[in-house]
Amino acid sequence: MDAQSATPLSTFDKLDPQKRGRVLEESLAEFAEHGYHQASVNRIVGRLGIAKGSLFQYFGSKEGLFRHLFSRALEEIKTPLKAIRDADTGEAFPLRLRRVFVEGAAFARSHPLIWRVYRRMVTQDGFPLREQLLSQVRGEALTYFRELVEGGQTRGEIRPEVDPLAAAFLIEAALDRALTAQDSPLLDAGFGLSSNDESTRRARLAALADMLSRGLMPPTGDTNAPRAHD
Amino acid sequence: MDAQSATPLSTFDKLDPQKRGRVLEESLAEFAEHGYHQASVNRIVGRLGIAKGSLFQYFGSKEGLFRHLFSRALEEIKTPLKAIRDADTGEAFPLRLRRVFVEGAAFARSHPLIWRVYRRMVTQDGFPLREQLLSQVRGEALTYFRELVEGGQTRGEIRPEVDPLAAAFLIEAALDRALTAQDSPLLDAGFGLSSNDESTRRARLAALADMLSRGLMPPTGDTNAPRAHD
DNA sequence: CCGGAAAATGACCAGGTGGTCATTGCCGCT
DNA sequence: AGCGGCAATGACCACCTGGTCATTTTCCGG
Repeated sequence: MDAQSATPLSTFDKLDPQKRGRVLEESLAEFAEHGYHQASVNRIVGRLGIAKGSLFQYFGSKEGLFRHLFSRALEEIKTPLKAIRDADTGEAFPLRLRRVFVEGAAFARSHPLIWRVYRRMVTQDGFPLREQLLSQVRGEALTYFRELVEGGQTRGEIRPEVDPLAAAFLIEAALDRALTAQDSPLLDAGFGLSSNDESTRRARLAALADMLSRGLMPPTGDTNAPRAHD
Repeated sequence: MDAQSATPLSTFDKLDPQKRGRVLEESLAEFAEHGYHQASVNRIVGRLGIAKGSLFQYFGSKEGLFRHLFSRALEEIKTPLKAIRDADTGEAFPLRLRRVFVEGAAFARSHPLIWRVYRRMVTQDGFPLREQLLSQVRGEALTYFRELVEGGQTRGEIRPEVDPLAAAFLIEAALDRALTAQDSPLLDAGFGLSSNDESTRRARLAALADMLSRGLMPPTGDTNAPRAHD
């Protein structure tokens, strides 16, 4: 899982924990704000009030710094994400989907820097570890959703003709967009996910989850997909 | 609509049309490949085999070049997009949604450079005209979907309790992700949207559209949203 | 064939980048 | 008190960026 990132870091580890925390925080903030290429080591050391040489002594290179932040963030994220995943396994599918949306959104809100870096890594290139991120973290999310759907199918809560892979793809796309809209009014475009009122946000998230569960059309007995006339 | 971009461009307009086309094409390719900040004027003139000064004489600045490309692309896009929007207005909602997905994907495929720049502008910052892009182009898409849903509701093809704004948001998110996955196997993650086989892609797109229409759950007579037990 | 204007050119500029390293300063050990 | 080693420092480096402009080349009308 944690693969590499195995730089020694002897010097950095001996630092005063408070300073160490500040270094990590400010660096992460820089990457969150500017992406990878556009992030500036000069700016980081400027904010921190330390010499540039020090940062390079700690992490070897800009990429080394980023890799360190990445593995740190991965550790920090694991536990709460597993908690979301494993909670209330017995719940019916539509409620569980709602809960995942709401709690996913809360998670993104509680880790704003990590979330922003994640989004940047997914959508921009040039990030180190991007492939690993996509195949592991995002891949795990997709697998989780797929299994959720498959479980729902064995319990009769999801139509058997639904392709679990396709469903997982759709759910992930919706959740991803929802969380992104959360901290970008421009992307939210008035829908309400970037509102400051928590109950508004919850309502919108629930609405999205419910539309995925129930669909847009009125219920019909027809079990087949809509048929084209060509 | 076309707002500014009103640079004179007298010199550039007098150029041999073939050369003019090459300049626009290669520049657009650079922005598509590297985004705005990471795009390099030096690289562009290198590819083109012209002097740097020339490019600055044509467009004044890097931003001027981009603005010119942007308004060009906007013009190029208008007609085909309107064609997709206005085709077959009488069709039933689920079929129409399918069609929009399939034709939207075909459109993105037929304008790969413009599509990639669009995606970059939406997800990255630092692009000039980003706000305009989001509020106009993407806003228009959202409006279109909202009206589609509202029309479906008056015809009884969509449940009346569905919020058209939320539905538009969800549809746009799904379509956007589908088109993005189309040219990125990593984002596709094995779903099949980046397949080279057109019928496979069509099938996946239709599957997504159908899930939106019919939902994941089996049909029930219940008209209310799923109820939580807390 | 010439003259003048417009267009093409690329050396050059200031400013920023990630990265280096000789020097300095500090801190603990004997 | 003095030493030894490690950590902090910031001037410095090569490279790249967008942008400029004096100079040369091209082209066209008389």
